[in-house]
Amino acid sequence: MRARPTLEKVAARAGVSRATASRVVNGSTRVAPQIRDAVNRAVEELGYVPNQAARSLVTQRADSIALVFPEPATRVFSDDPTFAGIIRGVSMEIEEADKQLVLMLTGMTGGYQRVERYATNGHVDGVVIASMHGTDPLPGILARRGVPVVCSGRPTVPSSLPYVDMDNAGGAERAVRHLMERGRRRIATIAGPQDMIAGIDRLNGYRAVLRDSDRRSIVAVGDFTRESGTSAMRQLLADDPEIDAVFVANDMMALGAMPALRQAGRRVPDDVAVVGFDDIPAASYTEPPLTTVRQPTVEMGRRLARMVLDLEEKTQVMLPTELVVRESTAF
Amino acid sequence: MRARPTLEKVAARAGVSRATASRVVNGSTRVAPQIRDAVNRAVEELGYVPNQAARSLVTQRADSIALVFPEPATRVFSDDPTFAGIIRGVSMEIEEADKQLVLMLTGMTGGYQRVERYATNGHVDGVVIASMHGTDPLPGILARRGVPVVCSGRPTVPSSLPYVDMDNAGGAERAVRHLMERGRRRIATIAGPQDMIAGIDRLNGYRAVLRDSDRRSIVAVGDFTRESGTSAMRQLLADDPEIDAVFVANDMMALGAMPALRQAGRRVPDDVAVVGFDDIPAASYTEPPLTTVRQPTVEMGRRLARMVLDLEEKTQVMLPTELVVRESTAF
DNA sequence: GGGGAGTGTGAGAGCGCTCTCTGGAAGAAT
DNA sequence: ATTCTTCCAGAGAGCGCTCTCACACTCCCC
Repeated sequence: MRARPTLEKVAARAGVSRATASRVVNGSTRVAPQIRDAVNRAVEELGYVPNQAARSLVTQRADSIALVFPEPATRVFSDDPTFAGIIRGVSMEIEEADKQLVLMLTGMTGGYQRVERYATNGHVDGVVIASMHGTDPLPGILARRGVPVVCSGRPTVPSSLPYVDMDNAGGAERAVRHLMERGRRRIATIAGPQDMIAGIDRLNGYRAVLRDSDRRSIVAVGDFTRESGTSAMRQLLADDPEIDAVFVANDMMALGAMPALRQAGRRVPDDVAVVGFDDIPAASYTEPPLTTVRQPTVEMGRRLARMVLDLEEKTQVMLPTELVVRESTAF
Repeated sequence: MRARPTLEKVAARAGVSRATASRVVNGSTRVAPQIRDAVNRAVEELGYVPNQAARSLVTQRADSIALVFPEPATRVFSDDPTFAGIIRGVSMEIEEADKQLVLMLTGMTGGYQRVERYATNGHVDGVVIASMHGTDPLPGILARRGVPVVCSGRPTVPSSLPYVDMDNAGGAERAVRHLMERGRRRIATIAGPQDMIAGIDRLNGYRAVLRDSDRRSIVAVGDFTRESGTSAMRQLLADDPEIDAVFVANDMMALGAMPALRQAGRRVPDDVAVVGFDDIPAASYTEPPLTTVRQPTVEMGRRLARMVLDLEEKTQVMLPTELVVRESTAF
C-alpha cells in the first residue's frame, strides 16, 4: 500500500502498453472498448492515481490556480465575510474542474515578488486576485507576463483586464431611492475610501440620485472601518444637525455610525434612517437590524474561477446587488 | 521572456555542470565560493525559478500542504472568524517554509474521497484538518495511510493523533469564576453541541467551577448558532427566572441570548451578566460590549502548520485562552 | 615521495508521465 | 487479389530536475 502504483503497473496488469493506459486514463475515445475496460479495472484494483508532478512536467500545465489576497485585504480578512464568500465560490468551481486551489496571502514584505515569481513560472494555470485597490500593480504585471489573471472588482482606471465586479453604483442608487421613498429629506452619506472602486462607485451612486432630485449631497469619508464610521457620523451631525437619513458605504461603518447617532440623542430609525452596504451577518443582529445592500459574494467567486479557467465567454462581468430592507429604515 | 530558463541554461551560462548548478540552487555548502557566485549571478540574470513539477517528480515531495475544511466547517465559514485566523496563521508559517498552501473545502458530496485520494498520493506533504467534530473519520484514515496529519482541536476520544487545541475548559472556568467574583449567584450556561470538543470542554469547565462552590448547574444546550442562543436563553429563563448570570459557550449564541434577555425584561448587565466565548469582532460592538474568552486563532494556525511540517517537537499542544472583560459583566 | 583521506565537480540515470511517430491489422476501394 | 485508407496499439523520446557514483585534485602523514 505504501508505494503508489504507476501507470506502468496499471498497463502491465491490464496487459497493454503504458501509452494505451495513459490514453484510457485521460479519456481518449480512440481505444477499443474491451481494452478500455481492462485498463479501468486495473486502475480500480490498484487504486491508481496519476502523479500530478509527472503530468505537469510534460504537459506544462499545473492544474491548479492561485487565489491571491494582497496584503491590505489580508488585514481585514478576519472581519469581512466577503472574502469567505469569494473563497467558497472559487473553491466550488475549482473543485468541479478537478483542479487545485492554491491560496496566497501576500505577506508584509516581498509578497508581490513571491506571487510574481511563483505565477510567472508555470506553477499555476491562472491567478485570481482579490484586490481591493484599483492601483494594485500585480494584475497588470501578471497579465503582461502572459499569466491568465482575473480581478475581483473593476480597476479604477479603464483597462482591458478581465474582472468580475458588483453593481456598487446601482446598489447605492437603490438604497438612496429607498430612503427617499420612505420620506427622508436630508440624506447624508458616509463614503468609503476613494482609491477603491467600491468606495468610488457607491459614492457616485449616491450622488447621482441626489442630483436627479435636486438635493445637495452631504458627504463624510471613512475608510471602511467601524471607528471611521463613528467619527464620520459625528462629523456629519456637526455639519448638519437636520440630517434624517444616512447612506453608509459599508455595514462595518454603519455599525460604528449607529452608536454615534445614539450618543447624539438620535433614534434609529425614528430620527435618522440608516442604510449600510455588504449585508454582513452582523447587520441583521444590530438594534435595530440594518437595511443594507447584499452582494453575491459566492457567485462572484464562481465567476472569477470560471473566467480564469476560460469557461466564461465574457471577460468583464457585473453582478447585480440587492437591497435588503430591515428596521433601520422603517417609517 | 516567454520560455522560462532551465537549470541547464543556468549551468551553461555559469560554465558549470547541471549538477553543480543544482547544488548551488539548493544551498549545498560543498561548492567553491567563486563557482557559487557565478551560478547565483546566472540565476539572477536569467530570472531562473526551479520547476516545481520536475523537482517534485524526483524528490517525491510536493512542497505544499493541504488545509482541509470539512463540510460542516465550510458552512459556518463565513460567520466564524476562527477559520480566517487559522488560515492566516497556517499561511504565514507555510510561506516562511517556502511551501504552498492548498486549500480544500470539502464539498457536499464525495469530499472525503477527494481529499483522501489527493492526499494519499503524494500530492501534498501533509494535511492540516480544521475539523470541528471529534468523530471526523478523515484524520484517522489519512494517518493510517501514512500521511502526516494534524487536527485543530483535540479528538473527542483519546488518540495519538497530533493536534493543536485551545484551553476551552480553562477559559470556561475563568469566565465562570469571573462571574462569581462579580457577585453573581445563580449562574446558568448555554452549552455548545456535545459532539464537538469545544462544546464538551466548555461545559466541563463550567461544571467544574460550580461543583467546587457547591452550586447547581443550570444548563441549556445550543448548536453554536445565534438562533439557538435565543431559544436556549428563553428556556433558561423559563426554567429558572432567578438567573443573574449566564456563561454562553460561544459569542454567536451570546449575541442571540441578549435580545431574548431584553425581551424578557432583563437588563444586561444589571439584572443578568453575560459572558461569551471566542471574541469574535461583533462581541465588541454589542450593546453592551460582551465579556468573552479570546482564542489565539492565528497562533493556532501557526502551530498547526509547524507541526505538520515537523518543526515542532511536541505533537499535542494546548494553547492558552484569555478572558476579555467588557461591560456585559460589569458590577 | 607514495598511498590514503578528504574535497569539489561532472556524468548519467531515472522520477512518472504524455505525445509523436511508427507499424500492423482490418476494412474499403480498385 | 492488390493497393489504399483507416484505425488502434506500442515504442521511445524527453519534460526539468536531483542524486548517486565515479573521478580528479589537493593536502597530509609516514
